Amino acid sequence: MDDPLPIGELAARTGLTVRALHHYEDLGLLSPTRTVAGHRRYGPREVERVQQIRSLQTLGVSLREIGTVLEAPDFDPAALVARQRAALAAEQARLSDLLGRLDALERLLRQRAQTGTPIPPTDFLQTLRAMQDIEQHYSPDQLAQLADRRRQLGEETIRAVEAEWPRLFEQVGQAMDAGADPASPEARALIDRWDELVAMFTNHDPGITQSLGNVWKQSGGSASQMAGLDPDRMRELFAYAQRVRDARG
Amino acid sequence: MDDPLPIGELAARTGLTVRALHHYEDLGLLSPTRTVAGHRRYGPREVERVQQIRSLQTLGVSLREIGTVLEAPDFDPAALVARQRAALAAEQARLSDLLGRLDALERLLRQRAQTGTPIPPTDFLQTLRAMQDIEQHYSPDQLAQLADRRRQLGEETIRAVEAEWPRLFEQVGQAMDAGADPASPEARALIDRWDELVAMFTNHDPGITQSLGNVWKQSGGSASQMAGLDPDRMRELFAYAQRVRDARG
DNA sequence: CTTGCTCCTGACGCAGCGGGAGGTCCGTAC
DNA sequence: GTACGGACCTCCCGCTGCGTCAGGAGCAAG
Repeated sequence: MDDPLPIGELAARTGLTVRALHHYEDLGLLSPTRTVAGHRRYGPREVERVQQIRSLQTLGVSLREIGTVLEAPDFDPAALVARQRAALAAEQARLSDLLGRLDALERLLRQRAQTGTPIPPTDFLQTLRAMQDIEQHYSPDQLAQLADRRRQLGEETIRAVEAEWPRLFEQVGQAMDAGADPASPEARALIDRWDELVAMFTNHDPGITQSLGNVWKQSGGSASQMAGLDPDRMRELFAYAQRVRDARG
Repeated sequence: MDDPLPIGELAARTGLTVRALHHYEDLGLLSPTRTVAGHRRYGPREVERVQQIRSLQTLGVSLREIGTVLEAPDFDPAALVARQRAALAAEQARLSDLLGRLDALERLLRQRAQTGTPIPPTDFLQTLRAMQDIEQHYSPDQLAQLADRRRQLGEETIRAVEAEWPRLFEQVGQAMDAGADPASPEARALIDRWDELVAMFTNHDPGITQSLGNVWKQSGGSASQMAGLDPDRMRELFAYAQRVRDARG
């Protein structure tokens, strides 16, 4: 029962592959005895080491580090755990960063598809770049805040607002084209709604609202790219909106 | 201004390294023109391609896949995004799995350190293995539920309960040693509290409570390892607790 | 012409194995 | 004795995204 196992047996019992066991040995994690013919035999001690290796792997510890741990029986478990946590947390942060961008992209694609101005594949890369240009205007903190805020608002609200923006731009455009007085109640109502939508997502944070303003100014091209509007038209809309706000005093 | 750039210039402007640009070229993502001496020159087209590569990288897309995307201008953006999401989500799940285990370990280390029965480094690997043995008794679903429940309960409560368990075991042990009648109110109170603590973490889910029972039975050794108690003593405590429950009817 | 900077082309290294090539060994059936 | 199917052996390349030399050539300024 406790006879030393050939490598195939050990592999079958541990769920590892023969190749993996070879690899562990190459790294010095295992050193089974050998038969005269050079075939590996794993005694109970080695079998246990394999289990320990697996255990440490389920914590995401690297094989090299596992090597040092197994060779130093007086290592500090708490320190090991802390190091691992830090490393994995960093990885997770990186991932959620990527996922955040994907979410934003998905929202944009969906919105543009629903509002009848889908992004042609040839423009996709430009749009993507526009998104990153815009992202650069926010600090990581601000981006995190915006993401939080979106979670608070929920899927429903976001979709509703996404659908409302193009309509609002359209209405403001019509008012502007019709020469509506920036001080008129109609114009004011539209821009109030505009600012309300903005405030909803910025959660009334002045820093973020400020950054958003910079985005409009410095990346007008990017913003219009994402909205699917002509950059000049977009600039006009923004200038008009500003006049309305100024008229309000 | 739009003269073709030497590689060092392009690297400086894009924030990439010369080596990275070489690498992209090896993979066929770029093909700058060359001077007579063989030095690379990047025109506006190539510069834009570099930006596109960077953009796609911020979504976590692999360089090979970027290659196929850049060569097929009529690819499906939505499909690309969906694939990326799936891949990253899988990665994230794997990571949070590892982090979950690390959390559990950290809790255990902390608790054992606080209750005056720290885990000696030499026993750490055994304890780790015991944890995984126990983990095997739960389905992934159940583990997720337990993690959720812990989040609901909050740090405070968890620490309090962690501190209570050893005391409770101690009291039950004393009652048992004193030959307290399993039907006595004292014994009943202790075991009621015991079951209450269990229910708090299992959130009264019968499936999980059942699995927990299996853990005690089949992995008594592992459980005692984690609690820092003698396995035989542990088994006695559990048998006594069961007698108390039976006496209650 | 020399100095000093930029550029070139290999080629190894990392992490954790997968997978294959080409050869040896083992147990069993004939 | 031998022939055959597995199991085992030892290299060695491949993947991912570059970092990092090594050794040599081009280029502008003094």
